[in-house]
Amino acid sequence: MIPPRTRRSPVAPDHCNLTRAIALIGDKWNLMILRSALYGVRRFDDFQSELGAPRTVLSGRLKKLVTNGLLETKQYREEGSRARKEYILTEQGNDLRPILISLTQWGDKWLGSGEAPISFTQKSGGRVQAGFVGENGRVVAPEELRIVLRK
Amino acid sequence: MIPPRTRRSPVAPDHCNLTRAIALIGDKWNLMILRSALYGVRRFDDFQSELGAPRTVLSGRLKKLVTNGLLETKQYREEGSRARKEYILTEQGNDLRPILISLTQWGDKWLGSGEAPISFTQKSGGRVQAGFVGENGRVVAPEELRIVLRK
DNA sequence: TATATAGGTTTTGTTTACGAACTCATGTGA
DNA sequence: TCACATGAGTTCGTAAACAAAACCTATATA
Repeated sequence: MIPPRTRRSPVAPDHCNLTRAIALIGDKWNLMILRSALYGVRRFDDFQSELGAPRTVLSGRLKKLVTNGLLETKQYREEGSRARKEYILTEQGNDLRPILISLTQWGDKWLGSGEAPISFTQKSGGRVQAGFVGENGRVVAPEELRIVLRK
Repeated sequence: MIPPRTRRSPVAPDHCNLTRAIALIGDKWNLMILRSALYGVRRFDDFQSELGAPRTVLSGRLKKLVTNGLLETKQYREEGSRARKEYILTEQGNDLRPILISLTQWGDKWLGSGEAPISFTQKSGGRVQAGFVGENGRVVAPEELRIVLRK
């Protein structure tokens, strides 16, 4: 289960899409912004007051997330208010949802104290967990997993 | 699919285990160290030469990962060498594997150029993807997912 | 006209990160 | 025995990132 010792990863960090993903979002504020966004927070001041991030940092992170295609800005107008900007998840950003849910469940398991404040079920009510799924739509146990390197 | 606008997340960041997880590992170097560790890298200099992290930073991050239970140090001795330390994943650390694999697949989909250098299959050879699994061991589509808050 | 609000940017210290060099204990070859 | 190599760090001076507060601008409301 825990891998044998190697001197090097089988894929050099430079050629690894995991590395690219980490470079993009592997940062406390980016992850916290995405967490809020996945719950529906969209506006600068709402992010700011929920996260307590310095406005400079928030401004910079939002810009980066927009230029990298995780968020997009839209104008919107509430009754009797002027037009405002909001930051909405793109499909690419929304596609991170399962990953943050998995990380939530990992936190519940290893870092939580008491019952988890939030959990995930399907319509029928049964508990849902992050996992691996094969082509037949059935769960694949971690020890069934094989790594294939491109030649 | 993309959630409606809210002013606040349903769970305040302070009470959220996702927040705790992000505080622990939501950092470029921590994630890169875990990436290498999941591939079997264990030694200080191997991490250092693979990642190019400043030795001070690497030293600090490894310490933090050990004190938080993601890695543990062990003495080991190669033939004709003196005893050395190595950093090995704990069960808690190894439990992050599915999350980093999911993130790899996300990177392959959205950031990759050309064929992915690494992919995941089961023994039988079929492609394996990260997803949600219900209690019956069957895949749950994202739109089937329900969020349940603890009262 | 004055005030409030949303959505930022500027300014100013304070951490933290970085790269290079240094340390220290052990092991190897000449 | 002496010089050199190696792994695993620590120390140091500089550069970048961060945090807190103040400031700015456009629009709406009193």
